[in-house]
Amino acid sequence: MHIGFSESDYPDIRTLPLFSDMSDENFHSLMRAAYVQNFPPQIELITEGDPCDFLHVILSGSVDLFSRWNGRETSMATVRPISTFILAATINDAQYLMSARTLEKSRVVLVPSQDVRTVFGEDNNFARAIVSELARCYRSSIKSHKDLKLRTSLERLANYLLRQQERADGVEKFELNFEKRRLASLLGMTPENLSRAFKGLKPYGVEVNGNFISISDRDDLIKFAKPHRLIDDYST
Amino acid sequence: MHIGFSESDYPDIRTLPLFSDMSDENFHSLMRAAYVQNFPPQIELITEGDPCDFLHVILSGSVDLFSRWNGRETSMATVRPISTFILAATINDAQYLMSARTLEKSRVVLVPSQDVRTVFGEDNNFARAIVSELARCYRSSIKSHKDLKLRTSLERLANYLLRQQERADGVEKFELNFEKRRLASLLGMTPENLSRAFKGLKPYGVEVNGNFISISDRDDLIKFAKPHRLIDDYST
DNA sequence: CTCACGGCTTGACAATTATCAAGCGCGACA
DNA sequence: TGTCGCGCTTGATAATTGTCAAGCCGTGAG
Repeated sequence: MHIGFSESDYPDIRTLPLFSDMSDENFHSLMRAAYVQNFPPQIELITEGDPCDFLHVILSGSVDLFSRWNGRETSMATVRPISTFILAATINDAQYLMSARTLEKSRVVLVPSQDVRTVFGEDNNFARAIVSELARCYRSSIKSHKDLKLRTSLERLANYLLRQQERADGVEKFELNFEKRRLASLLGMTPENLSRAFKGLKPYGVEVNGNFISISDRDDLIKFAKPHRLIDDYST
Repeated sequence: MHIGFSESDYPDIRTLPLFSDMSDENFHSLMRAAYVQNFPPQIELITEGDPCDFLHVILSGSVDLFSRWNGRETSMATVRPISTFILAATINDAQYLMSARTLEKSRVVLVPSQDVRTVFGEDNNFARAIVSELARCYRSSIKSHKDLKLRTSLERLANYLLRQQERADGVEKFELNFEKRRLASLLGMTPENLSRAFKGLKPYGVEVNGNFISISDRDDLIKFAKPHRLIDDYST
């Protein structure tokens, strides 16, 4: 599983907004202590409640952030390249609030939290970048919270499909990139309910074929879903 | 409504974690452009979607953060002294994701966002403090999200009551500090449902009398509510 | 090629939650 | 001190969502 660090990863990591503006010296200081691992699918990378030892940066693949309580489990978010996760715990030197597992084969950089905090104190550009990234994560969380509280499950699914279609450059037919049961959990419903929700969107031109979705009339679906930039636009 | 800035507010603000470590010069530079206002209850201080002109710091009273979509409205969080709100929008120079209204008579500091961003770039201690505050806000949002997705409304109410009792120093009888309809919205349910939820907690020793709650057997309620530090402990 | 497995779907039913309408209770106010 | 208004409560009912059980279907192993 462990592949170690390779110089070839440097450019990828260096161009991340989080690391792009910091000094060479500090960057290399961070990277010296960091390492890169390749993980197979379905590996639990971190467990909520554990102390936070590493900042994680995902280079390829995808990671599911999820939580458990009282025997129940729910997906909180999906992390895709290239971004970090568990930044807030690193900064606050606190426990993880969420667990993380790979959804597919994934390449992840692990930077020791202590080093992140040290360099954070010394490199203003790095500090600024961390703040931007944190603010972005926070705002994403708020958006997702609004989605959950203000919308029915059918509306959440409709807006999710519209967002995914956009990620797929707006083509009519695109693929869901993970299991439906995880999608159900992400959207805050049961798999059975998701199955019925897909049927409920049929009148708005949504066709499901295995993991492939096609949206015949995007405008029609939009009229139902009413996407809003303060909920569905994750770029701001 | 406008009272202007008063030197007597300086100590209160200066001792905020956000401002306590920064240089005198930068602090005064921020305060020169800032001003303080007293607001009556039920005033909408900011509206989601507006550009972010001011960082808000609440000195006294309380403020409700809420959101609207498609004719629906929901409470997202309650802000109490002494803390900031809408920090992420200030830092990212972005639009507000939530609206804010006073719940009671409240005293609020308004610091121009541009100044916050400027000083943020110049004062490392201020930058560090902002990061801590942001991380705290982010983690609160995650906790609240977990609360909503992992618990039934009855469980959310039970845990909310336990947290409030703790805020009231653990006394058996304490007062809800805002309207039940707002509490219902905060917990993600209707007022009718909240009313029934209170009855549902009667077997666990919860008595309601107007705005006063008494919990006769805290252990019994805890056994039902199963509070967890990764959801209910807002201090980490 | 066949079988077994796992995930998805479907149906029947139960629990939860929302909606609508009516009534209650309490404080504000004249 | 009566009355008005507002928020809370209650009941009846509907909509939504979850649970359980069974069957379907594609994939991969043998």
